[in-house]
Amino acid sequence: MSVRHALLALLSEGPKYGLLLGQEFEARTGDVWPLNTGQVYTTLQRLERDGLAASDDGSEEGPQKDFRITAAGREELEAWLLTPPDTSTPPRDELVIKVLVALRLPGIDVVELVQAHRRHLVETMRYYTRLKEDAGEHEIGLLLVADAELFRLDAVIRWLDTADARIKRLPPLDERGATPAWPRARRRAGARR
Amino acid sequence: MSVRHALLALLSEGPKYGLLLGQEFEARTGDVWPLNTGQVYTTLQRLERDGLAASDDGSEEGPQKDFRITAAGREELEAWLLTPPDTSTPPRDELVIKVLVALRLPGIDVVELVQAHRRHLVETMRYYTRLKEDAGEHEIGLLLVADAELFRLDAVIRWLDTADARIKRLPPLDERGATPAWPRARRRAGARR
DNA sequence: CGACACATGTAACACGTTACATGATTTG
DNA sequence: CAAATCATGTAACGTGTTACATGTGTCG
Repeated sequence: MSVRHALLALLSEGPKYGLLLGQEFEARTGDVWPLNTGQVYTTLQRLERDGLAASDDGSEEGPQKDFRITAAGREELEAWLLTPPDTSTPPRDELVIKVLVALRLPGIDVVELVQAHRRHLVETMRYYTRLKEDAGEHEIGLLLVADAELFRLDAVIRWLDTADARIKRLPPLDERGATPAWPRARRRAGARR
Repeated sequence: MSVRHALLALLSEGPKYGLLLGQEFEARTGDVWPLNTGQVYTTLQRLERDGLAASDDGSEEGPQKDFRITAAGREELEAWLLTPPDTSTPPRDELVIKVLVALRLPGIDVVELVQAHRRHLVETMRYYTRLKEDAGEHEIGLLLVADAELFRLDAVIRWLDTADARIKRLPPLDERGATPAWPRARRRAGARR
């Protein structure tokens, strides 16, 4: 739902057409988050369908088809801004899944796997650090996005380190049970708030 | 692609059927990452279509339809384990987008918005801390997943704090230009490796 | 005119979610 | 037998990606 509302926000500054919206979206993140053009148009269609935006049906004034935000769109935008992102079911993290999987797979050196991934993360952090250094102080969007990515990567590295420590404290795989007995007591307590 | 490979990994321990796969997936994450059953079946169909898994066409032995991993499936699984998650285009972070959007929207108190989101994150961290306390030392999957979520949330909070600092150093919105001149120099340098 | 960039779209696909429909097996 | 549970699926939808098709305007 991020793109949808981001486009709505851009429209709240005034009428704009598809390509321009896509370019502005990317410009504000310093091109760190590319956005393919096709999605802009389908998203605009949905915004119009849902009554959050309206179009000029651009026949006059060239090929451009301007969209503008509606009153309902402004309401939706404000509500979205204040609603915290859903934390009730956190996103499945691919790297975490890899480590969990590797833990139970015979013939896999989990510690080496963890270190390989760690090296890649450190390398990626270097890239964003350089990106920040090259950025001007005024490119606030790029700075914030690069910050966010750096913090995120740093958190993943920290997790890898604590996972590494936990794993080393673990008994070898064959003592943990190659054919495991699964806990039959399901937790599944429903939403937590 | 996480679910796909996670199911493949579960199958690598021996033939299993759909519902069981879903239950095992959830059990290993301490039910923090629920997985709807429908997706298990569609994913299994795709795995079979792609030659990574094969089914018994379960007519005998009850309604269960066991799937097993193929040789190609094992290769795919191992390659996936060693490949670091794609960092070339980091995921668009909804909260970051909200702050970026709020920065340019007149009539929005960005600092208050940041604090509201921050409070929600702190609250969510408490939940996962409690979850870890209640977990046994042997529930390694739950511990690792909760760790990952705690590190992730902590990183988001740190980002909010530095964003807050950056924002307070910023001139007010009207001096930043309500109708902005967009940097025409596109970065778009292509893949970075 | 012809080439190029600008601009709008559509098609096909992957993955994820919710909700519903349908059998088979157990057990009260 | 009837009801509950186990098990397999399908339908519809939202979002995202890649790739392609099409029109329009400008400029050498």
